[in-house]
Amino acid sequence: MSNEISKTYNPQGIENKWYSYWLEQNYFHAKPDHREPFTIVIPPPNVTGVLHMGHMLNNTIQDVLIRRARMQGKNACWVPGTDHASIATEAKVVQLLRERGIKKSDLSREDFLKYAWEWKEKYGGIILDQLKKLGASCDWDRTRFTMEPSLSEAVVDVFIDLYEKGLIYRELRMVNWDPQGKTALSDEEVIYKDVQSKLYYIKYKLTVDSCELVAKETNNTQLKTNNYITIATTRPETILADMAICVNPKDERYLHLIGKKVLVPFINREIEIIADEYVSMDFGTGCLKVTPAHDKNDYELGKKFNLEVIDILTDEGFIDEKALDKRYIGKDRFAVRKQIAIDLEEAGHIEKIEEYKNQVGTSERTGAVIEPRLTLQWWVDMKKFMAKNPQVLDAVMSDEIKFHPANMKNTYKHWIDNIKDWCISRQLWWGQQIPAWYDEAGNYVVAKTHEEALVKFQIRNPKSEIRNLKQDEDVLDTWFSSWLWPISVFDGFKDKSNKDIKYFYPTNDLVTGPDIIFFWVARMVMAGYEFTGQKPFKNVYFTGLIRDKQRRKMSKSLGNSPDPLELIAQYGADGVRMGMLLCSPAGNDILFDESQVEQGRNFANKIWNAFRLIKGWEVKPDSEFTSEILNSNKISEDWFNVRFNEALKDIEVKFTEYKLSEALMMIYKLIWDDYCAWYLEMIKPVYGEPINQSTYHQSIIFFEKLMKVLHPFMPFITEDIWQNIMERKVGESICISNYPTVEMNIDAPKLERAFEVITKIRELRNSKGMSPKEVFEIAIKTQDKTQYEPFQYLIKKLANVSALNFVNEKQNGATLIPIDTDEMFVFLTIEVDAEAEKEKITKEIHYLEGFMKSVDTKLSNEKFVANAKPELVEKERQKKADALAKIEVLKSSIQSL
RNA sequence: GGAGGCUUAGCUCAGCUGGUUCAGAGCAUCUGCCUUACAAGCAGAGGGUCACUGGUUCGAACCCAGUAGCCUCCA
Repeated sequence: MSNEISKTYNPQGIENKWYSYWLEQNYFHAKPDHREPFTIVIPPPNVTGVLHMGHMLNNTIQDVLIRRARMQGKNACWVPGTDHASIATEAKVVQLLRERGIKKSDLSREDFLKYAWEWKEKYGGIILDQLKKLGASCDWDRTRFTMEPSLSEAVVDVFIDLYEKGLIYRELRMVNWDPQGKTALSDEEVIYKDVQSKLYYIKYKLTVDSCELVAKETNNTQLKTNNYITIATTRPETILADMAICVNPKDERYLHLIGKKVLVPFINREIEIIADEYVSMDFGTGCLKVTPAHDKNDYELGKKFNLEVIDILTDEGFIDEKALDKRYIGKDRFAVRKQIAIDLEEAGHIEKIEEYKNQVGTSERTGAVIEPRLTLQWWVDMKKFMAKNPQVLDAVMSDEIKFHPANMKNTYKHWIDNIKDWCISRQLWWGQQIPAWYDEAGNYVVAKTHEEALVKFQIRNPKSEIRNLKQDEDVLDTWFSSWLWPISVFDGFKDKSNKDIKYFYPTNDLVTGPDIIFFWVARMVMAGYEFTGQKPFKNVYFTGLIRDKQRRKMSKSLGNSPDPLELIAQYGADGVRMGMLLCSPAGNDILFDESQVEQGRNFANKIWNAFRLIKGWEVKPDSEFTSEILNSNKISEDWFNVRFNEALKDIEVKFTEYKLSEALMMIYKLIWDDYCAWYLEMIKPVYGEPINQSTYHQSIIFFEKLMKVLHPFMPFITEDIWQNIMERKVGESICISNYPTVEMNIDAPKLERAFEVITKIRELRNSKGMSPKEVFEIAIKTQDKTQYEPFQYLIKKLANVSALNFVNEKQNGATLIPIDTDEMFVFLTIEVDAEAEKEKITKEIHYLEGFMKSVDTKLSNEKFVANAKPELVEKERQKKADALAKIEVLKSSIQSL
């Protein structure tokens, strides 16, 4: 038999075979029934995406949780799907069209969307197919897309609903503008980056009138000419939009200038010097140029002082005609920044230029530098929203929704406490178009369709004769659809009380990266309470970010991210899954290293070979075996049985704590160390000999249980072995088998001493450079034979000794090895280095004496005896007695050398 | 600038409400083995002033304060 099975585990064929089988048997499809539901909704990957290591980790964890729940008899439902990712996808499609010589601006909205949908149909499913390679047990019949008609409808309905509740408004405000994507972004989509830039000190001349005034007021005729004020800025191109200069009213340096006027260089616009506490006196020169159109704070200042707003940038970030200076109009903002600095220098306006480190906002999606821009956008009033739904914060703080790791609660709270309104309109085409309808004057109503809009319009303006309204050109933020995901995948908006939503919602676990805690997690909680009155999920597992060995983030541009599919091809999906999980405690960053995947592969190979061993045995009835063998095997079985249940109990605890990597490590050690290294060696027949039926049977049962416990982590190899270890019928699978439960009904044989004897003998062989094949006799001097006698056969087998006798006297010519307070004599056939032996034992005596001393100081400390718990004091006394006895043994053994 | 977190073996991390010499695991390293399941293996071994400084306590990796370094989030 064993000859037919390959010596190493080859995953490829096996993985494809079983994944197809699972799909054929429809194991992953869930529909409501009498069982307890267990639901996970996938964080929908972008349709533009290909599988990267982050997805791998994320989805492996979800698969572990869902497979385990399924085996525990729950009705497990893992809903897959993709996100339309408006800005990312639109950017991708625009780029692809450009490569084909087509400009977006030449296309109508309809034509562009046609291209986009074509693209989505062609590539949007790739990432889901890749997940299948990983073994993901998603209910593929339930695959959803955030922009499919019914989900889009939910988005539109929600918009209308919130608008009617007064939670959505439209307002002209300063927003984060992405000049590359040509759209507004929410605050969360802006990433601040440190950059090395320059701080330009620019001189603004006072007007002639102001000069005279200053000269007069200060009685200093020198100030009549060449009087100027210097400001510092990192964005000199924006001076063309300057509307004032502002100083701090307490700043004595500039008191005499307040209310005077200066000229903007080149365009000679007269602007006033105003005073406001906002200006910091220490930064730059203490004078701030006020550019209301291009800075958030300046805008606020402008509003306060009633300044005009002149926007000198186009939506693409070029200088607009309003800048007035022909040299710059139509040019890119960064080119102009360089050029204007040179021009200012030439014109004598530059006082100095300093190197300066500052932070610049960039677009999360396009990477473009964000420009603050005054535009009309749609907003969700978050303060109002939170006032209406206080559970959004309370549920998380009270662990009604549990975060793993819990310290993410702080981050969450901080964000909620400082929540800002959510800008939800995007100047894009790919997404759900905003259901607002305008007449030519710009009056609007919010309605689902043109017809409904007309009706609403008519009601509001009974005299109106308008027959045509124009729909808002903009679409909604992607997250405005993904925040509904846990509800909308079960059609919870279309039909609030349908079977699915009632059964599968709230979901159980959400597994996601910490980077989208605000974008997505927080907003799903909001949507959950607002639209269903319930939490969307019970647990949130935050994975870490995947980094490479040098702690760099994995990214395409660095090229440090391995191709997951190649990894799977090389090491097998099980190996990759295990490699990722071993090094990923919740919330910790994961330093990915291929050697971990190798470890996973090696483990699969180990299991495979254990399987080969067992399948290779010839089985005979128990009646043909000696009682010595039968007894010994029975002891081994009992020992492993207890060991398995202890471990299973610990593993359960790790699962409830969501410490998956620790649970996996326990299973790893249980299989490798306890089952393979100890148990199988204990029962393994001599080469060529058969094994007795009952032990064989029990070993198979253990193996099967181990495979079940491991299955959520390594689905493929466990299925393959499960299928082959016993007769199975078509339609059976480990996927839907019963997960083992803890049974603690037998006493474990006390094998500790026996194991110690075995290990000590192996160690002795090692230290003497003896071959494991070298056989010798041993004798044991003990007060309590029962610790060894029942296990004689096992000891002889595993330690490879020919005889084990019990003695009452010291044995001359034998090497003495202390086993706790007992003495073991080994009759070596080679010369023993007595001095080395002596040294070793002396060392151990020293150690024990040190130990005794520490216990003694404790015990002689009156305060310890008085304050510590009595059982603790008792323990210390016991420790002292044990140590004393051991020292006695060691001392006598030294004398005998 | 604000908030949170981290620092334990060469690497990645456990260590729950202080109490077994409590300093642990995996990997890596070293030594010896091609012992007919597995060299992707077997049997062993070594390795750490728990970042630093002080404090609380009978007792501190664990609690408190400060210092240094690193990380994340927010502005």
